[in-house]
Amino acid sequence: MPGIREVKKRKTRNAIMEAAVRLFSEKGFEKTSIEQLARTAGIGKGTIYSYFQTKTEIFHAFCEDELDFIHSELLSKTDPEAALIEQLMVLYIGEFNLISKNKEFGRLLMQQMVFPVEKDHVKARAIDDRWLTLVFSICRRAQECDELRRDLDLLSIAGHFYGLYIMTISAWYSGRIQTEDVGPELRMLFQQALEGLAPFDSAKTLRAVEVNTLKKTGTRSIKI
Amino acid sequence: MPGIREVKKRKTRNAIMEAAVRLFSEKGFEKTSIEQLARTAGIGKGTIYSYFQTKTEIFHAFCEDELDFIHSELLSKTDPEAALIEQLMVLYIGEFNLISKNKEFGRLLMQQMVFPVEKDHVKARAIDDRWLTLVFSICRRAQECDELRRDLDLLSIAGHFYGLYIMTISAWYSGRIQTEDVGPELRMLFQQALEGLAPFDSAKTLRAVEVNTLKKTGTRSIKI
DNA sequence: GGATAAAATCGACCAAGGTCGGTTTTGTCC
DNA sequence: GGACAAAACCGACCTTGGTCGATTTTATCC
Repeated sequence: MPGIREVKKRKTRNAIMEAAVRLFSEKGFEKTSIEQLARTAGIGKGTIYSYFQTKTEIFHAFCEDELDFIHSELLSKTDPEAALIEQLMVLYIGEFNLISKNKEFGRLLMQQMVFPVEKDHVKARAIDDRWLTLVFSICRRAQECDELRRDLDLLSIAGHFYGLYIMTISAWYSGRIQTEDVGPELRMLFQQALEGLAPFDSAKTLRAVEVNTLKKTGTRSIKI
Repeated sequence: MPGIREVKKRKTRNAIMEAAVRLFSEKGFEKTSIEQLARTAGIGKGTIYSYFQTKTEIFHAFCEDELDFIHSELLSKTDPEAALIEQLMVLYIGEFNLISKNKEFGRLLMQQMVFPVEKDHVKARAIDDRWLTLVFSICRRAQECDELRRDLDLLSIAGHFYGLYIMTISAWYSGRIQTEDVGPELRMLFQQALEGLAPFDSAKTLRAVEVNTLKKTGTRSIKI
């Protein structure tokens, strides 16, 4: 059984996290000072630093909670029978919704996740890996259905989609594309990634037909 | 003709930038304090803030200089006769070399360029656009040589390559891939982006031949 | 229960980014 | 050249993230 020490420790950590969720959601990450956070949690400022090494680390814990929630929610939303691109869109647009809901929070999240500092990169990878697992399972299934080439490893494939996602989000943050265009834009890019950027001459007509079929019927695309 | 005021203003700004280049290169961005910067430039701390609004903004100006240099250097290095993928590699690996030379500096650069704060996003786009222009000219040429589909707009195409680049850099910062693997990895991803992620049945064998040809001869790939 | 070691907590303190009101320099008009 | 307005400049000051040694609380051993 846990001693008084353990219980208290758990309780204090929870208090910090609860304060963080409230204050970060209320006033954003940067506008929330450690002092406030400590006061809200009912502890001293220094104590926070025996639970988290940096303010950023608190943010990470906060993100982990948020992403846990969104991931489990998205998982239940995806239909494993749907076309690959549809499943990907559910995932990525789901995450984008989280980000666009609080732009500043999302920016911090992306900055830290995509380009983590040395100190945080293990943590960032852990979060990332859970996301990858999700994408992997979808892509593996798509490979089995012949929607994806089998000669590419899953990491590469996931990389392509992830790269397009990051790039699109980047374009959004740079003001290049509007919020309502993120979805369509991403879908188009995914489609192009599947088709390939190089021309393929005779195969072109064939593929064009397939793409049209996909668009009209909404069912799985390339099939023998 | 410029009055004393203008001249002095120019001189002061230059002094700041020179100090920034020296100190940032010497000890990195974060380890350089505004105070030091001011002292080195031979001015007061407050004065800096009448030239730049934030420390980050000084960093941006610094980046612009660095990127200007690297861009012009890269432009002279690319061979317009070489295969698309080779030209892209020169560009992206060139930029990666700049980044990997000072990892922390590069991280800041990427964070600010890819996910800029509202305040900076105009500046970030300006820098970005110059880069895009470079990629555009290469891709346009590739379209004319039938290395790239003509039915895709240049922005989309550049987006694909840029996304893969960001993603690879991200993987590097997360410790997923080593410095020496960045080049090969990126090349592979570019190749896959050209080929497409979806299987294409009969066309597959044809393309495989073309790819092999490319690898062996090193010349332009798909051609009628 | 008293002594002692270890863990947890605290807030004064430090460093650094950024602000602000006062001061100096420059340009202009008479 | 003197008076005055505007721009440029400065550094004391404020805020806040993070540190550190002192203090309190908890666990253990006799």
